[in-house]
Amino acid sequence: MQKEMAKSYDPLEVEDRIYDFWIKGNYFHAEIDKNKKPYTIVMPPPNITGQLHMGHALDETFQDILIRFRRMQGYCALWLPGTDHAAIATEAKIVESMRKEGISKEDLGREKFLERAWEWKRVYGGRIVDQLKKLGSSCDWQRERFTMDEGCNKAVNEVFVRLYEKGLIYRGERIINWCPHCCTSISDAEVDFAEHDGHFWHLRYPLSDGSGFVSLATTRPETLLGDTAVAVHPDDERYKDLVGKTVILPLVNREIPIVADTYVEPEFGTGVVKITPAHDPNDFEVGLRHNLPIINVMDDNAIMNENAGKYKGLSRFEARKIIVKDLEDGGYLEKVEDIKHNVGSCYRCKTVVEPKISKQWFVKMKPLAEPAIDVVKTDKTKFVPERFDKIYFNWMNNIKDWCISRQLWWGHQIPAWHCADCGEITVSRTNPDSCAHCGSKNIKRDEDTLDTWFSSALWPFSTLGWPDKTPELDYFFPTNTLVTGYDIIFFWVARMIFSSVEQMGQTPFDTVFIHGILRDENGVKMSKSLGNGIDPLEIISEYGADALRFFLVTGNSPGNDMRFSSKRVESTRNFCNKIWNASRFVHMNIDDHDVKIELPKTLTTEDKWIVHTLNDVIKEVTENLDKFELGVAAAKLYDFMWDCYCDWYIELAKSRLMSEGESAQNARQVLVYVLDQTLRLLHPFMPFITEEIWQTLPHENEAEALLLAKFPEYKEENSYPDAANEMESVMEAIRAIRNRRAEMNVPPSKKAKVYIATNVKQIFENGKSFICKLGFASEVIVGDSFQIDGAVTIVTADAKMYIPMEELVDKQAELTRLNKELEATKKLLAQDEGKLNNAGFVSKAPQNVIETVKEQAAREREKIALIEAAIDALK
RNA sequence: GGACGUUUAGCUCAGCUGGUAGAGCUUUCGCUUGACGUGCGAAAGGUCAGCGGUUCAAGUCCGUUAACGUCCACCA
Repeated sequence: MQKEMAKSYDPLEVEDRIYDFWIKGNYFHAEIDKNKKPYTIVMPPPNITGQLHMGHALDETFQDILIRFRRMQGYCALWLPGTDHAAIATEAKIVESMRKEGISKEDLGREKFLERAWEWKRVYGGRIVDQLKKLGSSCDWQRERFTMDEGCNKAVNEVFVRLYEKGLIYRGERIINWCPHCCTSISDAEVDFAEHDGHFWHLRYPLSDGSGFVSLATTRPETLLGDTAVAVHPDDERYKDLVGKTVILPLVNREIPIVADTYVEPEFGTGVVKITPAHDPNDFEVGLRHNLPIINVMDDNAIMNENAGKYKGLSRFEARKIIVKDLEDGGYLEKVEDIKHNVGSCYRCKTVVEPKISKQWFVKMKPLAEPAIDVVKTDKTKFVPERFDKIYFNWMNNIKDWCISRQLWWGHQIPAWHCADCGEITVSRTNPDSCAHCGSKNIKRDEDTLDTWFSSALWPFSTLGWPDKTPELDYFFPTNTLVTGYDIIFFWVARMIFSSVEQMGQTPFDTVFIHGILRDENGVKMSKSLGNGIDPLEIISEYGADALRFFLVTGNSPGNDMRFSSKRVESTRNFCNKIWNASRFVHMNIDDHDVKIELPKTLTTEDKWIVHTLNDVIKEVTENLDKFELGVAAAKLYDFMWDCYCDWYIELAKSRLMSEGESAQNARQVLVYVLDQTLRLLHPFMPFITEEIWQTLPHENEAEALLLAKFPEYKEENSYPDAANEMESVMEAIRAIRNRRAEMNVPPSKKAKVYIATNVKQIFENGKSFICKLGFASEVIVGDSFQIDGAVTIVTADAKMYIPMEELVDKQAELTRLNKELEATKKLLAQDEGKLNNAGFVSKAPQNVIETVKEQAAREREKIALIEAAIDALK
């Protein structure tokens, strides 16, 4: 490919074309290859209701980096994508869209509703997938799955039946969290607690015997209608005599007992609690212990029901107001206190959750949690960063049974059939036609569907074909890395682990890589309701996907949140452009020559320096990717590409490249070799631009695409520490010269002689041409020592340099500067001498550290002498 | 109530197993240096939140305090 490269990189022109190229080549597809080691990531399936947001972009970028890295390393790398049916969220959206048309779920009926839902999925489910592609995600799209597809449904039914048969799934009447808006039960994990301003209403319940009253307080006076007792602590001396007596429930005039229960905290409030078993989980427990009646005073929409008497038909909040008024009028209200207290709400719709007694399906968690704790304890699954295992343990250790049934239509319908004749339940993998207990044909399927997370919990193996014994399952499972945000550890990660341990007998992945969330420029969490979300697609169209990806990964450390910054995206965009132009320069130099991508036989010092430095970078990048320090790896590459390759090596090589013959040819080869290696290293981070450029390089037939090319490896033979040090000495001298010239405002066009006194003459003899070009010297004279009056003196570790620029030297300014430098150097020397005079340091510090300090001190002494000499000369 | 995180340059953040503090942006100065002004060269700017400890040596390890933040639990 010999086309002229544009002056600046245009991601819009490149990205879709390159993505098509990858897709056409089927390069993302992972076919079982027994000669390779598998590396598998299952994608956290985004909701079909969702639009791509920055959270996805972050998550996808990390996964794509890991997958591309392993693929290039020669693993059979499978990144399995898919989407989640998101039961509540999707159903809510569909109901909402129907409401606009004036129809309800019930109008439509279950079957028609589901048709509509599937149609909705067909239309919108693909949208998010298309958006993922814009990021460059190298997923195996042939293996794309959906949590409600046939295979997943089979897995769900299998697990349900197995757990049921083991007695780990049961159906029972419990108090659960009910969302009156979504009209379904939700699990404990789906309730968000937030502090709200509320009131503490202090009430008086008269004793039935007329001997007075008891005082108690409540935050929810409307539940009084369902009170069936009043409780005190059994050891509370104040109320000992009251236990066994009864009180008259205000407004309702029902006689209810005073019971003794240790649940009551005597120190809190008055030490008396009203007990409403139907509307409070703790009260429910008390009710069970004391055999109290349960009076439910609300319906499914949290509207007061017939048990609420005259309050029937009011919402719970309207009822509260009126009841408080009535209590006040009746003289039952002692006082009202303002308090802040936690209120639970539905994580989907934010409606205040109502505890409700209801017949639901549950998973018995204790037996599942124990082995799941064990696999993390024994490091079969590791959290990165490690601290997140505490969160996991904490949740798993305190786990309660999981309410899995939902009163929704969109989801996996529970594979249980109720018999109208014997009342028994038949649970079956396939649709039964009769009751397994009495044989009656009069059976009806349970209406409820399963919690979305029940199916996502099986994702790592259901997507590989389980419950069938597929070759994929055998080869790719257990998977390797799960990448996700910390906000989803309970919902998903924990459930995948216990499901897999139970069903597969092993952990689903060896590493859980946890990242933080992306916040807006002000550090505020991005949210739809605040409208502060930043659309990744807009950023991509403005700066390119590679720039966005590189931004997301740099400066991001595992587990920590990160702020969006358009300034920083701009700078990563500039980095893309830098890479582009470096490549353009390489092309200008190699296009008319026959250049292979391989190191020449002989290398100059600067060649050795860049090869050596690259070799180190390869090692560091690989090590950091291995331990999920993606940000560190990216930063190393940024520095290497920009500072080492562009700012130094290309500049150092220019004069050779302008020449003819072997030296020029060698330079071309090193130039293109290092570029090739760097593009490979950068490819996982910035796939589009690196592929685009790599395709134009003479890469022979190693691979059709960069994404399939070999990831660089550290090689001992590419290590040239001595040459690298020599080069650094020359570079240090050049930097020092530039520094002085800049301080004195000498323009590059004004060249000057440079005298270099050094005891490593050879190094500076070799570096002469570089010092001339990059240090703007008209001539470089290297010797043992010089005596030059009126010159600027510059001292580095290995050299004392004089630049005679009499007319430019302001003697006073130069003296001031030299004195300043003298002081600074003396200070350093004092520090080093302090160490060397410290008996503890000399006897206990490692030998190499002592040596380094000694060398430094020697240099500093030398430098001090030189500066003093320079000061004398000026005077 | 419990657990965890953060506190480093004006801003946003890196800094792995302890050995003389880094980047990007910003600011200032200089530059038609043969890929790039989305650039090049340079400068300024930090008692690494406070206190105490371990160590020859602490931004890094331990303890403690403070501020901010997150998660879990939840007292009616």
